[in-house]
Amino acid sequence: MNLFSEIRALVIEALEAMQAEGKLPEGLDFKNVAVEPPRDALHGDMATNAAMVLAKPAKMKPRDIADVLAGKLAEDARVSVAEVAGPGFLNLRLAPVLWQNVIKAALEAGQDFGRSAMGADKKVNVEYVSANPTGPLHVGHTRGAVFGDALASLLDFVGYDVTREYYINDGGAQVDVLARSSYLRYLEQHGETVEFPEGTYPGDYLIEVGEKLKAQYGDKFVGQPEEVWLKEIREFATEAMMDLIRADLKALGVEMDVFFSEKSLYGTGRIEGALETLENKGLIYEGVLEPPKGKKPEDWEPREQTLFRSTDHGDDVDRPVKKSDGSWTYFAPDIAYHYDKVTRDFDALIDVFGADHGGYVKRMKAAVSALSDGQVPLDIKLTQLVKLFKNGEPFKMSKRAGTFVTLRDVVDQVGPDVTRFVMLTRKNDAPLDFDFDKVLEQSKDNPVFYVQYAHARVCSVIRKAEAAGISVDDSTLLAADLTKLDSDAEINVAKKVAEWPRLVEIAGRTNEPHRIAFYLYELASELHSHYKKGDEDHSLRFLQEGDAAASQAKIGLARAVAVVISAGLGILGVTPAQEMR
RNA sequence: GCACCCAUAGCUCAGCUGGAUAGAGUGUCGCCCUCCGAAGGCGAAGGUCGAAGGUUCGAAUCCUUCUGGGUGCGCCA
Repeated sequence: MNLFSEIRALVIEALEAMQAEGKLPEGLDFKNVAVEPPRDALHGDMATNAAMVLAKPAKMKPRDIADVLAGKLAEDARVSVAEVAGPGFLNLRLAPVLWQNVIKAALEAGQDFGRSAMGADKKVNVEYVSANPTGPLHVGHTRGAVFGDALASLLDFVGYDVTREYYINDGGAQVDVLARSSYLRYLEQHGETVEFPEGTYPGDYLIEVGEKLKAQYGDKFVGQPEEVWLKEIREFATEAMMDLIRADLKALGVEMDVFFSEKSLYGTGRIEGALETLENKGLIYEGVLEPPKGKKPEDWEPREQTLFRSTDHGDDVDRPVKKSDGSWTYFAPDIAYHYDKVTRDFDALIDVFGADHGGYVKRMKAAVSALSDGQVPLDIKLTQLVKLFKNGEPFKMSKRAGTFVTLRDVVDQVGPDVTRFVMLTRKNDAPLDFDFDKVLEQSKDNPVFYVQYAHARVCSVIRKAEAAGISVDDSTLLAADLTKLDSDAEINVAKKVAEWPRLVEIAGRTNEPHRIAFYLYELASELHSHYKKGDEDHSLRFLQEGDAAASQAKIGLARAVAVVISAGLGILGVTPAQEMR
């Protein structure tokens, strides 16, 4: 139930009635007519731009339209006041019963309040993390993981059939490096002193892999040339790394539906098939690329390569799919992978990349556009850097100094809930400061705490009510006489609750889960503010001594806030706190 | 050189398919605990929304140019 859509429907109805009465020309497009919360609450509860949007096509003055429309709307019982303001805005004040009904709807729907049918019957694929299986996840991956996961939950909440997917880059040279590094650890387990040359991974996390290799293979590979052990150890190590990554993700509360292996594309004709699809569209050719202007690579020489004509689909230059030695570039399996997603009948694709992969956005979009004949939209969300701080001091990451911060370090120190919420307190494409001390601070400038505290406060009130012998289970609250919520203060809280379904749709439409976090902060603020008003005006307190009926109505309001906070935190993957101890 | 992202209060950031007098937090200054959790609340001060043009009834938002920052740019994924 979205009150804003409901009132918008009412406005459209009134406009149509005006047309029927000849007060407005036929054939107007109402799609730009919006009903929104006004910037300033003094203007009313909702405002519509209908008169201004329609003035030009209707060849009428905005105020003339607005005056008639205001009269029509005022006839409806739901509208208590409709007045024209400014150049032609129409401000509406709604009957209190509408806000009371919002509370009722929230209590009735519980966690499902605000769910939308926006994405009904549509399948969307969200690909995120997709880190190389060569080591544990670090902080950068953490942000991508949290963002992608919250986005997936958000899309689920607005009705999409969501698939959470991880693309395992297990087909390139980096897994060979992993295998060689693991082999060194294996030799180490056999008592050899090993050195890690440039281009291998010296990380401690491979020691365990070395141990397991020894347990599995004994001394079978000792002293053997690479061709004997590379393939087996590569598979073994890759699997071990994926186990590690899966465990890391789980610690953060992220669970994927699909792990898609790049390797599975090789030797099966799937890459060839995807490229053939492009070739059939005339988008593959042999050619020579121009060198990038301005920065000239030292070793540049013109080379003929197999190219994808991505410029036909919005890219700046055509992209190579084959290296000069005839083997695939990394882009080729990426094309095949996205082709696979297209053929799995998704209505929309979303890729979450780190900002350092921003250069691949255009070519990936071009590929999907070409492969789906423009039918499947691909949205690519980039997550910016996370800057770490400790006690307000920048915290430099260095592998050599051993201060390399992994996802596990973060989760172990501050917990998954705090990690997730903080990572979502910035827009995905804005850099994020993450201060290990600040995020654990229990104060107002820590949004995690502030929102959790609001939820805990409601829980506390409910506990108090129970202790006082007042029945406050959800069905009792639902049956309470909510018309008792008639003060301005209470209606204001209800108004904020009423924004939730609309906010969810906006966030879902823009693929921006951070909006949920910001809204929850505002809602928490309303709750805290209202709570405080009870100090002065006891009639606003949730718990009304000696009056169970009044208490139940007021606690109903509090409970509605808690339900929305809980649902919102649920989307972000954060557990609501029952108490702050 | 080109492409993408960013530029909003002293600081960190929101800002809805373009809407009214641009909002939070923090910092500064002031106020509020015999009473549902003060881990909180209320108020004051603080802005030519990087600059200049353009589109529009209306621009922080869309377009162009410029300035300043970040990222990336053919046999690395």
